[in-house]
Amino acid sequence: MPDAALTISDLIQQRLDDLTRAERQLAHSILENYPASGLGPLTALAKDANVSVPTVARMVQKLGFKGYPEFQAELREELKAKVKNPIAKHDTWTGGAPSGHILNRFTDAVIDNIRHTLGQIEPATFDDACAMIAETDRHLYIVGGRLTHTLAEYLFLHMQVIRSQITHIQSTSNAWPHYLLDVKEGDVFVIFDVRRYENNTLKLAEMAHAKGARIILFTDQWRSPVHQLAQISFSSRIVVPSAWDSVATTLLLVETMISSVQNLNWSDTKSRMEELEEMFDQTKLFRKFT
Amino acid sequence: MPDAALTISDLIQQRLDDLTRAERQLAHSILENYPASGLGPLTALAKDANVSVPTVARMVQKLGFKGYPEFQAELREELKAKVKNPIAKHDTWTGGAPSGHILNRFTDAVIDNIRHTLGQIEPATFDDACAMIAETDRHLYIVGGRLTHTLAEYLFLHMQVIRSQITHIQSTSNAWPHYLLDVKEGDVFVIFDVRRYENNTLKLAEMAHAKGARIILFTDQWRSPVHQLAQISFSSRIVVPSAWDSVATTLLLVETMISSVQNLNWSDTKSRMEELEEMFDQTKLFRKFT
DNA sequence: ATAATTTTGAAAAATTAATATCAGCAAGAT
DNA sequence: ATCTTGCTGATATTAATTTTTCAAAATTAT
Repeated sequence: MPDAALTISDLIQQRLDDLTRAERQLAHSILENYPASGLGPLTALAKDANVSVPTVARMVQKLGFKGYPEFQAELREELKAKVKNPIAKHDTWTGGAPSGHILNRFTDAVIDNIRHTLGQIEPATFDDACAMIAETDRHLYIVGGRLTHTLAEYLFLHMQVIRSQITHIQSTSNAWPHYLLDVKEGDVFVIFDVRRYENNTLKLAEMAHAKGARIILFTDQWRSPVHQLAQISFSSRIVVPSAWDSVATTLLLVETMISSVQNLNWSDTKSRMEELEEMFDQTKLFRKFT
Repeated sequence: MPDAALTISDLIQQRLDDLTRAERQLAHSILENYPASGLGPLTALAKDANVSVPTVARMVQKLGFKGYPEFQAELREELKAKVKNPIAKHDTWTGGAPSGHILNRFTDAVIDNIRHTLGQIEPATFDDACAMIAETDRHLYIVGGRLTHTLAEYLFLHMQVIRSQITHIQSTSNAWPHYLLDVKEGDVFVIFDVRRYENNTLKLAEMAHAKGARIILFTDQWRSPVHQLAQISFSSRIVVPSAWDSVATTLLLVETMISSVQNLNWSDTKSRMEELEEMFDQTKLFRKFT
């Protein structure tokens, strides 16, 4: 039986490198709902993790237990100790750290931001925005600023797979006026503008608006002046214990939107994805396994 | 199988009067350290409570279960649900939407990812990584891939304010080998590599490692092969209801790290920020109000 | 006080689960 | 390209756990 001071969860993570592919797959499955899944029968665990029964038996022995029953006994001991111990109330995010550690404080703040932000979003409005972005017969412009161009780029990269006719404009570059030449009435702009609102971005929005484009704005709780021109605005809370703001909540919205738009355009997206996969295969840019 | 809304603990207490002497004795033993004792073999439980084996079998049937295994399965389900729900009783994040709306499902998944990820991070390791990044006498290289270069860029933009001697390398560009010429022993690499691990990134990491550089890796739960070369790795859970993965959790770590490094280098950072402010003022890039 | 009824536990039977064996397969080495 | 090594899972074997049976003990009713 392995060291008592270490939890099985720790032990598994620590020895993750010594494990084989199937064993690692199993390990992740155990950690997925820890410790419940490890307390069931070996057979069920194997099925759950999509590995064979012997793989489970081998792994627990590799971890230092005499057999699966001993492994389970240890898990139960751990559980017993945890319930007895009032500190295990799981009010902190990362187990070992004091609640005052920056990891816990920052995460608290972000979760709080998410709660506030989501609470103020009308699902119908969100769906409308997704539908607008999914209109493949209009050109889609994605605009970011000094920091937010990273979000814009992230959205752009995914939209590239989902649809054609997209342009990523960096408002910080001075080349952007050229892009506006071709804007048609009804085209869609997704604009990111958060605190330290940028003059360039506002100008760009004004010109786009004047040309009859529709604007979807991602901003913060104090709202960029662009919001007066925008058809739809999403305001994320961005306050965290830091000298800077957090765009984590905004990213959450962007990712959700990607997922939603992808579903709206699924037939298109699917074939585009397959084509992309094939090109990746040919260029050998990515590794297929491990 | 009995009512799902009731925990087994509740069920036992509620039906305590219908039980016989030996059964009551057993019931109290189960509640004594709940739920751990109920998750072991029937034989052990019987011995623990000083009752006979058939007594246990009879009682669980009396409580409405088909047999002891079903009783245990229910206990495990209960445990799973309990662990899963450490924070939010929030059944929905955005009020108006049904819990099946993508906004709610996606947010649930991200929160769950955060919980899993943070639960596996050693605060000391995190602090070590921050300290490494804060070493201003070493050169800092930040490396991102096809999608993750957006995160790399985000980190880079903030680090620019905090310290000098930073380079953002895009592993997708073929110019990266040039950057490696100047790498010195002890230099620090922050590398982002998530699913669809990139061959270029691995090559780059190998060369950096060979030159004696130290590597901090941000990857996903399955871990990029780069992790074998890395001094410190952070694995984020990235699964969401989407055809793509989520980097929201990784961004959370990056932002936390920025905040932490900023504090370590505060005197430096402060003067650099002031200088930056002044330059912004002169260029009129940003609006001071509204 | 005695019979009827219920409860209890020992032991056997049935079921289920865990381990060991082995052959096929895949990844890396020569 | 071929070999070697080590991983993986199907199957068989062994071990364990659970359920059933039945007789003894305790409890309750008459």
